[in-house]
Amino acid sequence: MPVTIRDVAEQARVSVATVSRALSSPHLVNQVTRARVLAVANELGYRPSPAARSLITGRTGNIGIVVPDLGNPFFTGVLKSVQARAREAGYAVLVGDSDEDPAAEEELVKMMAKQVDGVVLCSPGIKDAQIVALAEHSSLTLLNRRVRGIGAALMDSAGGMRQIVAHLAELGHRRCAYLAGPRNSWSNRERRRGLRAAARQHEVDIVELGPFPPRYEGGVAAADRAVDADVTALIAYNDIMALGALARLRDRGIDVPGGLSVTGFDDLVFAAVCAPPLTTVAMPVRAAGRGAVDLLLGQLDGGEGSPRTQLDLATHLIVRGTTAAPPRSRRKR
Amino acid sequence: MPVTIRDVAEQARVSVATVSRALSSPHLVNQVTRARVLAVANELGYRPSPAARSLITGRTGNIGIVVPDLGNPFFTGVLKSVQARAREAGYAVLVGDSDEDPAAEEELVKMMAKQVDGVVLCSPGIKDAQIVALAEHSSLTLLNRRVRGIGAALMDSAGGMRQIVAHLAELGHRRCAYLAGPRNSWSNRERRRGLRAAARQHEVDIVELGPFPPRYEGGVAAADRAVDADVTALIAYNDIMALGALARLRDRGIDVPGGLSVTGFDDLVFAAVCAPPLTTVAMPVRAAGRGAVDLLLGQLDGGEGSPRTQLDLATHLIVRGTTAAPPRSRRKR
DNA sequence: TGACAGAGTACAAACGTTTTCTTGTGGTCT
DNA sequence: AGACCACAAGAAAACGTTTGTACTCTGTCA
Repeated sequence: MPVTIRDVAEQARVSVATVSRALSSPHLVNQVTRARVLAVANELGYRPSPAARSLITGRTGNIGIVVPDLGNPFFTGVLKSVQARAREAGYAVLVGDSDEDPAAEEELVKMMAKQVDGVVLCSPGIKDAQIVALAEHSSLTLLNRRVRGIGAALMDSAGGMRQIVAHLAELGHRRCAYLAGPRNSWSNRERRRGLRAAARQHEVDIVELGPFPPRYEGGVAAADRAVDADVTALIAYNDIMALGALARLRDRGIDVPGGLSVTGFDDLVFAAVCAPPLTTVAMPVRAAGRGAVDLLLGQLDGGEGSPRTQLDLATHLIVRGTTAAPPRSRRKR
Repeated sequence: MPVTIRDVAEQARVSVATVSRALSSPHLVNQVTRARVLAVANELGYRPSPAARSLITGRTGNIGIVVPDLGNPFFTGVLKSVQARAREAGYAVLVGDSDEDPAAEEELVKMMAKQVDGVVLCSPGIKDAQIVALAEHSSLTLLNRRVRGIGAALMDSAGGMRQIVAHLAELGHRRCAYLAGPRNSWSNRERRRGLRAAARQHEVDIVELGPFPPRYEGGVAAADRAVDADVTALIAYNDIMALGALARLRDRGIDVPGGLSVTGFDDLVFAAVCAPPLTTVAMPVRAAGRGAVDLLLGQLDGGEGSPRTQLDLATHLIVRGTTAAPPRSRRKR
């Protein structure tokens, strides 16, 4: 029932080879026959079978993306721009949600492997060695994660943290809590690294709490731990946790930023509309998504030997309403 | 380089047919040979080529989903549950973002057609007739949209609106603005329908504004129009617009809910954390996503003649902090 | 003892493309 | 006039599976 290349060939009174060429190598076929073939193909509503095509070419015309949580707008932001760029380039997108399970991340990549030409991996949890192993068999580009020899689009998380600490220090904070994300997440390690370095420099004490699941509920739980920790500011791993913490603090009647300051990370749309609006670090999500796809595509037709570039993107602090000077009672100590 | 079924066959000293059957029709092959084949396949890391398989079976093991905006947590919520259910069933997921362009929605379905066994369509914009036409060639399941003869998972938007109006009427509101979504969106029409019916019943006047793009900026613009409309409550098409409106009202110094009440629709996570927390209607997104996939899968192996069921899911109002009685000055008139 | 059944396996066709190799045209040089 | 070339187009092989058909056993029944 579905129309094949053979049908087009018969109707246009040419061989299948000619049809194939008319569609994908225009210069190899006479203009007038080509026009005829195109007309017939169009009339019949012919669409080549990607399966048959990829069987012989070895290319699928798809790319994959695996993320830890489709419920997190940060990752769907990435997904959106990846999808957009991919479609521009004529690629379709397969998506996998690992639910923050490293084993699932790996399995998803393997499942996709034969169906895609390459995958954009936003998987903080999986181990470096495993990534290298996966890269042997599929072409990978990492997002927000640096692994030697593998292409990546990176956002300067450590730099963002430096800006946060500098801002808090300037306001007069001397003792802050870090509400940590998953322990083995690259982003978390990176943010922590920036945090520690900056804390040392600005002579700020950091109390590290967690790890917490990097979700709303994680932030709620973290807030409770933080109020017992005798700090004047909460530095959350990401915006979602910060929102959870904010809600919990409000429920407990603790004023933000009067009693406690709170910072997030990612600058989701919703960071601007919560109350008070969240001080956070903006991430170049769009650029990163596009960049990751460009890197991947470049790697694909550049052949094996192409340089696996790493793309570094800047972040910047956005000061809104959740940070202020610590309360007087705390300032002198 | 990649390992094929032939490699496994040689190594296991059987024919390719036996390998194929050992993997997909266990009962057709001797237990001991099967064990041997499996061992070899495993050792060699053999993964069947989906392209070759689908070429002959006509099935891809993929399903597609197309949504109007991956930036909207409502749709990514659907996506998340669709992805989860699909993976349980051994299917991979192709995703398309149409950016609210009906033409793109249609094109995406066509592009996917040959790569998927069916698609879940969350496309409010496209016309009924086009949907019917698409359904001729691909199996479709609709989400949040009713078209005769086509399977669908539906959430009772009209019912949600009735609950909103009843709530507002009880508080004493007599004149409300509806901040409309895209004019030809099914959800918008459905919400409007419920709204009108309930308004008539409760003797509430509705001023309809818009249409606006169903995004944050749309809500911002809508708020400005609404304050000029001499109403006491804003009924937004969805949460995102409500959040935009809320932010704008705050910027203009208008108190919510003291001066104006605002309602949303969808109950995104963020509706609970904005300030004041948003009164809205909860949608059974998870159930709808799973249901849509189940319907689709059922339709696939039920053959052509299977009944195209429609799944109806209830919604319910969640009263939070953005609704209250209208100001005294307005109440008497 | 011979026909027959059933289990287990192998052979080969088919799926819809792309691509290499070949053939058949004219046309342009020497 | 013969050799060569560019251009168009066709024939057929190949990609990696699944599956219908055919074959070979081994054992059972009359």
